[in-house]
Amino acid sequence: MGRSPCCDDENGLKKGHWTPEEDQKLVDYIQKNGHGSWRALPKLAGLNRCGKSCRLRWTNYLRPDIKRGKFSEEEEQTILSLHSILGNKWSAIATHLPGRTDNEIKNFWNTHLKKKLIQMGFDPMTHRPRTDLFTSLSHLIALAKLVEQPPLIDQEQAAQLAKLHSLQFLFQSSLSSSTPTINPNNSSISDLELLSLLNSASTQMLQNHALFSIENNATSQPLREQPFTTSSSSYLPVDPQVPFCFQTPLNGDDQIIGQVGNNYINPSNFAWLHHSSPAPAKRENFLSNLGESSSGSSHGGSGASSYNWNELLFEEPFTNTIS
DNA sequence: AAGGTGGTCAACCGCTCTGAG
DNA sequence: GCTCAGAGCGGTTGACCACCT
Repeated sequence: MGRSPCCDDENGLKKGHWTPEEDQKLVDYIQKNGHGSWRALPKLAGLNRCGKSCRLRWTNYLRPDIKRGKFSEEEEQTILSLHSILGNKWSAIATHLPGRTDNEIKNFWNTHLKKKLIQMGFDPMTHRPRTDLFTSLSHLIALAKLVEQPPLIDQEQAAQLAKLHSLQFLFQSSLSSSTPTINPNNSSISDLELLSLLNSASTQMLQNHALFSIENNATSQPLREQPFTTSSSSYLPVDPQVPFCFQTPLNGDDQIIGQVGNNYINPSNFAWLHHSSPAPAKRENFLSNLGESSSGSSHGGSGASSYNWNELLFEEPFTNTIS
């Protein structure tokens, strides 16, 4: 099939940035006649441009309903959440952000959000903690520190976090051998969405802990500017300014949003993940489901060496969590 | 002041998808 | 079912600008 011939250079069509005069011609024509056929439009509008260039200029810049200016935090959250589910489907993401174009979202992602995720130690494509050697090492050190420092996070929570990571690993392994599905209606959660929820859950546990550490140390210095040390407050590359929790589902609260096998997922199970809406009771339930086998130990309890990690991690059927 | 560097974003490129004939 | 034009999408490029040395 090949390229559309309208964009060949042969006709001496103009390329590059649009002048105000060209913009005016295009706007005037579309306002009077609609765009109709993009290929025919340049000639009819008196523009020495290819139709494709006209379409792009109109849809990304001149359209009257375009919203310009900085992205709000809410928009940023929406992009993060949708990207964790849809990946680089910019046009699909754009349909959830009125007035924003796919091009604008793509640029915003590449220049801001991607870097933020990388700074936080996440793979921007998978939204999972990065698995390369260096970052894995830092996360392992982080986990080790969690266990060594009971006042900052107890062993119970560390065990739960490890369980979450195990669940993520097992689930992702199963995903890699099957074709993940995306449900556009949000009526039931896809495998990718569930994975995203798991990612967010573990992320949030680490992030909450990092915030707690910052507050305890009464420091106003942004964490990312602190040197990497083994101190309990600076081992996580987490920027507290960037909320990275999974947002409330787009179609409302307190309904079943997902299904994995015969298990259903209710968003309220994850409500505690949101900074602004802690739900201690639900959180306790969630955590106790995750870490039931360790519930007998006290918070200031025995040291890491006396912990039976095998028992904590694998004897309890923690897949109950998502039922 | 001049040159270098990095960030941002509009625009282009090349490919796929879709629907009409 | 096949071909082709038109439309749309995601990746990439390059102009422009601000900041730094």
